[in-house]
Amino acid sequence: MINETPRVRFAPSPTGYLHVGGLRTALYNYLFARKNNGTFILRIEDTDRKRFVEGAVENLISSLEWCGLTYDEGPGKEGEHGPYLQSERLPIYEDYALHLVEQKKAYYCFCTADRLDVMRKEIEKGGGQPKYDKHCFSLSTEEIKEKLDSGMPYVIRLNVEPGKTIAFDDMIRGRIEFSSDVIDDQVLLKSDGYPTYHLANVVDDHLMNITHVIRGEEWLSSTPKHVMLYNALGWEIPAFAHLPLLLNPDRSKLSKRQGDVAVEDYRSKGFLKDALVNFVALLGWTAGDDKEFYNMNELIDAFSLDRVNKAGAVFDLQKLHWLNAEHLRSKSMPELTELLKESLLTSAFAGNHYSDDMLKQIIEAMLPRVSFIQEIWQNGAYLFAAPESYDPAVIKKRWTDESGKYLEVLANHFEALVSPAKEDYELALNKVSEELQVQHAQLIHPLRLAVSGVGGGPGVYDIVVIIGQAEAVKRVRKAAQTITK
RNA sequence: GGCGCGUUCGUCUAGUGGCUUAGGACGCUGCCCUCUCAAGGCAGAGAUCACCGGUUCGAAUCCGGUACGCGCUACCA
Repeated sequence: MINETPRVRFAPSPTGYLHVGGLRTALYNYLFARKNNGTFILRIEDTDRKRFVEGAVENLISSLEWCGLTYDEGPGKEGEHGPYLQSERLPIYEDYALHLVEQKKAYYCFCTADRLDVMRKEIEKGGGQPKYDKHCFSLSTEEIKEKLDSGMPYVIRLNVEPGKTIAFDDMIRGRIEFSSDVIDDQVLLKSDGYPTYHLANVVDDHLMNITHVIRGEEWLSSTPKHVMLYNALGWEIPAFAHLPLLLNPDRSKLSKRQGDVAVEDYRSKGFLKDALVNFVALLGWTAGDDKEFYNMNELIDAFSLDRVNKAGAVFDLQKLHWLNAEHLRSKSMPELTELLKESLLTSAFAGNHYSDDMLKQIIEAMLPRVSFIQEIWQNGAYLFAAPESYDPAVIKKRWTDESGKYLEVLANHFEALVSPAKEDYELALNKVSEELQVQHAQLIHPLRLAVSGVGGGPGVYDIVVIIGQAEAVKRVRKAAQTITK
């Protein structure tokens, strides 16, 4: 197994969306596969008919693809190990369940839900383990045949021998041991003919030649059951790696209640896939150096399973925001222009057209001031249209009652310029400052407010250049008149 | 309750017996830069390494126990 090229899988159940915890699991599988020239498989564990969600598989796949996690085998990419939807593999599981029954390693159980309920309550009252009492294990061949013939509903249970120690090595946590005494006679095949997770998972991992099972920590307690199944079927046990959980700020398991958990939520909020992937990669893993900014190729290069942490990690939005800004700023101008055009569609300026050259100027002015591309349309709205209003009182109060007069002079000077460049506006303002014997600040801050309506933002001359001479003059003059009134 | 896993600044983490006055990052504060706001640079606050005991000349690092948190304990995954 050592020299085998790894085959790993992400095996979600289709709940309707890709959970960020699932994304992290998928990512680690993907990185491990790519790093080791292995194969990354997507398998859909849709064995719970009660939880069927329309369109869930498509949604899952599109979220995965959006993040750049392309799988080598899976739905729509049938390899030699398909199908990759467990609901399409039902006869396989039944065969193995029956095989185990023949070998006396599993048995038919006809107990009703009611009897199981009563039994568990009794055991719990006595302070014992709420396990199945093997009631049906002792049924004779005749009794079983009779019940089967009469069409009585049944399940198939694993026959767990008591008094054994089940041990396995986890790549992240080391050796782990369980006593078989605490393991229930797990149902393998449900009465509706579907397998449970445990059976389907083990059968498929074996049939699909999975070498490394990389999954969430919530499966750690079930692993001895899986080990027993591998043993019962006479199969080699894959390597296990149980990943730490993703947590809410209060350290409970990450849940919908306390924020967004779906990848599509983050996508629709305008997060870059690069940032989301980078962020989630760092939740439970580190290369050991101080590097925190990664693109996918760098992650593949740096990733290793033995540097995955044991403890759960809180999903911290602040760091995600920071990473988003970092990734945004690392993009090339053509990429940024493309992103800006895309976000135009959902902005207040949808339908308008702007030249690439203008967008370039705007990006250069706004990029260090935003964490999301769409914030350019929001925070920089005055670059595209005159501010709805600005408060002349603010100018008067912060500067002087004379501001109106100054702005009027400034407007005249700006208007007199012939195809001015950025420096020409600056020179013009300097000239006005001399003429009127006022400090720059007395002009430049009112100018900023007149032209943008807000106190912060890009350099004021940059703003003027972007909106253009005519528009700038118009806004300054309007402000001047409003103040003077 | 039982079983399992975990526990280093608010958060993500470095650290595998002496290099550690426990390092980095996000966030926070201040300074510099500056027409503003950011970005950037610099500085600072912030962790008695959950607790108790043991091993050792020496422990965040090894061992034992306790506490707390989380997971599992379904014909859900």
